[in-house]
Amino acid sequence: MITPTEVFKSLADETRVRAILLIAGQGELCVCELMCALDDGQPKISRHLAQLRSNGLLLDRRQGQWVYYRLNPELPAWIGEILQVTAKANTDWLKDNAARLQNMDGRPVRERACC
Amino acid sequence: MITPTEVFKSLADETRVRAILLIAGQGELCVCELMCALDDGQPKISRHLAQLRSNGLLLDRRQGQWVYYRLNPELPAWIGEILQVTAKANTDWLKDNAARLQNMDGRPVRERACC
DNA sequence: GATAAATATATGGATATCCGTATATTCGTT
DNA sequence: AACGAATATACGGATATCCATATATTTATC
Repeated sequence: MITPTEVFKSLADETRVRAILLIAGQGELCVCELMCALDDGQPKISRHLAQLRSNGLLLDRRQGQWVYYRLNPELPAWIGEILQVTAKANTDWLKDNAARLQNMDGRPVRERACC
Repeated sequence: MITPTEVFKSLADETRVRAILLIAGQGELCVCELMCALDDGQPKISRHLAQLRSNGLLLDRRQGQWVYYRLNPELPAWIGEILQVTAKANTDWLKDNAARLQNMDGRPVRERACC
């Protein structure tokens, strides 16, 4: 059982909150997309994503050279609600990140599950 | 403007989350009630409450020898929602604290605003 | 199989956080 | 004004957190 303390510790860092809120909004993002959106270096992004994953908040999947991170669907509902509430009330705070993500070029293309 | 990062940092400690969730549930609690509910020492409780206050989440009022802490009513709504959602989904995690608070004897009596 | 791209991890150092103890402050009571 | 209760703060020390740099790993491409 993940406790409130563990959840809030996981979110208590600027890189991690912004990343997880963007991921929650987009469904899935890869490391290089987050590097662009957060305008930050690769090891830093990777390290924080690894922490969110090892804390149980995120899952990853590898597709080719890219690793995509998404919310762990087995999380208790209240955590998803918190992320939603926070994202919705802080669109302005996130708008630069969202804009950089939209404008990113060479954004990797997800494979379809099937034809 | 208080940012998500600041909010989650404020909540990223066991003493502080438990305290603020109890306060949110009860409306107002004094230091000695929280010492009892959290079963912790006075300087520790005081220090964490001071931090929540200086971060803008709590307000205090002095009444005689007691200092009561309550949620800052001017907080953006999303913060209150987060606290509510968290409290509601984690009653079990908080039940020992709530029980100790209920069973506390010599609990200070609030003055009425008027007759 | 050599190389480049995307990602992960290890390492060391700087800084922040947290705690316990001791002390200060404030208020009520005598 | 002296004293006790409730609370606040100061001070060190221990630990945790975060970062940048360097290196390892994995995959696709040639």
